[in-house]
Amino acid sequence: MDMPTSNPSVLPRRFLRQLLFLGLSQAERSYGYELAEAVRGYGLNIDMAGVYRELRSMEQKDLLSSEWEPSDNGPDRRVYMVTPLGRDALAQAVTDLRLARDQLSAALEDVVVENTA
Amino acid sequence: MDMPTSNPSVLPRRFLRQLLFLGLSQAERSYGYELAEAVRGYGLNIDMAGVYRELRSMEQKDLLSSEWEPSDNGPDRRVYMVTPLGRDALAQAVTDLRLARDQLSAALEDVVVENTA
DNA sequence: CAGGGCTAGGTGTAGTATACACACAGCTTA
DNA sequence: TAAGCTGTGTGTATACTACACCTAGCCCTG
Repeated sequence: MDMPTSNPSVLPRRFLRQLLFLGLSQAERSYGYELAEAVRGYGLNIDMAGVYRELRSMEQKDLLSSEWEPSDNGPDRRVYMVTPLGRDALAQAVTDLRLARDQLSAALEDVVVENTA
Repeated sequence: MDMPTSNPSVLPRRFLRQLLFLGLSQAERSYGYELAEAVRGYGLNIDMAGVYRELRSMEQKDLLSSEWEPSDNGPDRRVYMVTPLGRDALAQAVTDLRLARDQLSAALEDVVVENTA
């Protein structure tokens, strides 16, 4: 019995970085495993490998910084924080996501309603 | 004051197929060059090569059918129509895009409003 | 105390997707 | 006759993605 994660992942993987920013904007401090769950909550079905790699990529670009932190119920975590440079990128991510949503809305507006079934 | 007609393509390329379906749902009959402009109007900055290949891929999957048609002001066009099978896929595309929009909206709802500037 | 399951972070890589360059050709206008 | 727009394609280097796999700590149960 394999876990289908119950999500067909309608949100393209390309949104991963922006959604990670969203997750970090709410948590202030967070780490891969937790952020993955947040991102999945947003509707993006992503594997852990992708999350870890993206976070590292963001850190390399100086958008995030990280440090190790002990956990009560498992191995240590690498917790991430948004850097000053990252704050600009975060704001841009929010702007981008809003624009994407608005453009989807606009595109869908003039669709013939065929069948709402 | 520069015209942002050449938009930065906030919509991921992954939406191409769905947006092509949207374009075809409005036009009934259309062709690559015209559909590319429609899709760009939706906010996806795509190159022609991608559009042509995607249309061919959709035709191979029997979602679209095509035929050649003469043009008044240029070379012949390959016009595409949605097949019966394609109509299901089109409905699904609309559903997917709506869900994507809704999930983006939900994700953006609980974002701290930082700066709306 | 051995094993399974959950938490947590990570690498390796085959296959696919994407961007970009290029080719071909008809029509219109200068 | 040349440029520029319309129109349809191919070729390919690289980037991205999914998936398999690995290490390791903690907790619980048999």
